[in-house]
Amino acid sequence: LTLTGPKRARRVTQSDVAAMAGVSTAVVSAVISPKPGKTIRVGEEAEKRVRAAMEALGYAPDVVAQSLAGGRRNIIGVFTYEAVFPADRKNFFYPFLLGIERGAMRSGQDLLLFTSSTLEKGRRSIFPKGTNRMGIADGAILLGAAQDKDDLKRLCDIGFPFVTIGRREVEGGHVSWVAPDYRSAVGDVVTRCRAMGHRALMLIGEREVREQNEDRERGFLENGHDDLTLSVERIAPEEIIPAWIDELLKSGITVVLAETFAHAVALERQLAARGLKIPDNISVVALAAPLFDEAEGERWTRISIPREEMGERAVETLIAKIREPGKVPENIMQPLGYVPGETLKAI
Amino acid sequence: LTLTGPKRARRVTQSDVAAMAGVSTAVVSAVISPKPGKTIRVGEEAEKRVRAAMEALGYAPDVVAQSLAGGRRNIIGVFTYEAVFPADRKNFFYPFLLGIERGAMRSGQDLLLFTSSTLEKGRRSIFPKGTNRMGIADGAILLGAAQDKDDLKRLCDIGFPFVTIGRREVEGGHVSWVAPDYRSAVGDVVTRCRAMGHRALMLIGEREVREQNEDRERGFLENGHDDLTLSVERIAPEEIIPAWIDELLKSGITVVLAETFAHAVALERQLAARGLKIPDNISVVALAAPLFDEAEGERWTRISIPREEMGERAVETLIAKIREPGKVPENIMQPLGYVPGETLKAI
DNA sequence: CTGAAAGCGCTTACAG
DNA sequence: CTGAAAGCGCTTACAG
Repeated sequence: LTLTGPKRARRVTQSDVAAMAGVSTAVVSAVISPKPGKTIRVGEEAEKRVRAAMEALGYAPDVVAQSLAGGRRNIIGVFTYEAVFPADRKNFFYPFLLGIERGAMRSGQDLLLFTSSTLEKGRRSIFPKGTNRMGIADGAILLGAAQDKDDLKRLCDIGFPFVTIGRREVEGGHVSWVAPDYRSAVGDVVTRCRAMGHRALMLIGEREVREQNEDRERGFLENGHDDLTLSVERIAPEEIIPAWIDELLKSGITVVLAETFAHAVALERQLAARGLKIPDNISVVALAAPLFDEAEGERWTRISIPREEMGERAVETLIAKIREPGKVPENIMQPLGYVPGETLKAI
Repeated sequence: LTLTGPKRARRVTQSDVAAMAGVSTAVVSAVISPKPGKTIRVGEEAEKRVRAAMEALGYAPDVVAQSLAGGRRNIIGVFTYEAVFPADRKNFFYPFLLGIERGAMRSGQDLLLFTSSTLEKGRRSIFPKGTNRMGIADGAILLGAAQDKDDLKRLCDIGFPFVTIGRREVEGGHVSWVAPDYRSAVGDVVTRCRAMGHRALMLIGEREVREQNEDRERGFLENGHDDLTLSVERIAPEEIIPAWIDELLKSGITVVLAETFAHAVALERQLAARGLKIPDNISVVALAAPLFDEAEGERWTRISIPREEMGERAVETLIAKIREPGKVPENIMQPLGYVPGETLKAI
């Protein structure tokens, strides 16, 4: 299909308008996209004629051409390693998208979802077959748990504006992000536990230590008091076996902070297997939101993440970045909430 | 922001590759987008050199430039009068989007959501401020209950390929659609009612008669037998008042086919007000899916719509249309399902 | 089988 | 305040 195919009427172009208004195309351009430091200024009379001509001709600027010539597209790319429209509606990532849509609406941006890139090796990649589909957008928001440091680095290198949801650090590049402030939130949890009489706390979490895990761990450790015993154990949920529970019970630990719901749930199951209950025998706080089923989280004492709000702020941050490319990367630490739940008990 | 801004590294371009491979840009172009009836053919050797150069330089075609020059963008626009990411997850339109995403993935298309156009007068328009944002996509899928015949006509006129979900007819233009086959489905309902002993049936529905209402009415009326009394009443749900119920009860009608859930629910409420129950006193069949809450529909005898599948087929149809613009518009009548429920009783 | 050139519809220095 | 011209990175007839 070509734009100039047989069925396609020739589109009304800038020069048609210019001709009708008796000005040059540069003037029309100036009228449709007025900019502050514009080199070209248009007289009132001329502008009026141009607007009349546009109206009469039904002129609509060609976004593609504007793009190529270096104009703004007003398109924000959304790249996600997750399904954009998750079939299970309780998906963890969905609220971010909701916020992104709202942010886009507010700021008059269209959203380009990179749905095409799934084909390659069953996993989404930003540079499928070496092509960078992102180029068509002014910038992009990256979403999802996957870490593709190489892709991020490459995006940094070509100077493409992007914002990740969740903290991401790339060697030799600055990336902007809007991230849950796990550090403060976990620190807050430690303080609360202490206030409730707990003195021996343990953080359990994934073996792979990414930025978010670092943040939690940091918030955990830096809030140690003299009277507190803090320990960290990196362990997969499947590794929470009876022998491990034995150790835990012997250790005198009274509250476990679980980095993921999978850990919390595994722990609960193993405790139940020997007739122990949360929080009667041991307290548990979840340091995350459930990945798939919101309802699953209900009864747990936990940290909550304002995901919609974060989506919106990601859009705002990205737009700021697009407008002023030279600026220092804006990083936003999103304050989190604390939900009391029923799994943390004073002792 | 300009593509050539200070922070932005100059992008690797087709002529860089061409220079390195010792060929012209036309050859590179032919290599990256091979087409059947291509005027230009490339030798094996040359192709090898080109590919090597692309690899070495990290070349990625600029989609925007390809676009302008008349190439394919592989971007499908999605225009919806509804929220793209509905906050209430049980939204009627959501499953269509799910299907569209899947279709896009399967066929390697990106999805452009026209989220920007909401700003104008609080309602989305395809041509906000006269601008046609759609131009950046190869074609578009239109979704949502709103009828903007002017917009549709205009899209037809400029020869922009699009497919609507739901039948839409435009005077002086052909539009492609993927639509629920209400006609057959309602005919089927009539047959079932008759088989269950009903002889006097009434269709109630919205006052505004759109394509979908026509389809239902047609399916209803054309399935009349000699022994059947069929009547149609166009009435707003709020107009279902006690006096109307009186008439209904006197009429001898034993089953009501409701075009919308709002009608079915209003009817039920008014019947309940005088101690009557569905289906004990009168049977009701819903000829639609609930708009907001899937669960609400559960107990009703009703028609079901395979929405995900329709979304996927809309993508396929659109792609076919983009590939062969000259072809007759493809219209797909989607077969619907029948859900027995509890509100239709044999007599 | 391949190259030189025009053109897609804009924007933006550069001159008046 | 405005015009003429170059250029964005491609694709596609048109010539060899």
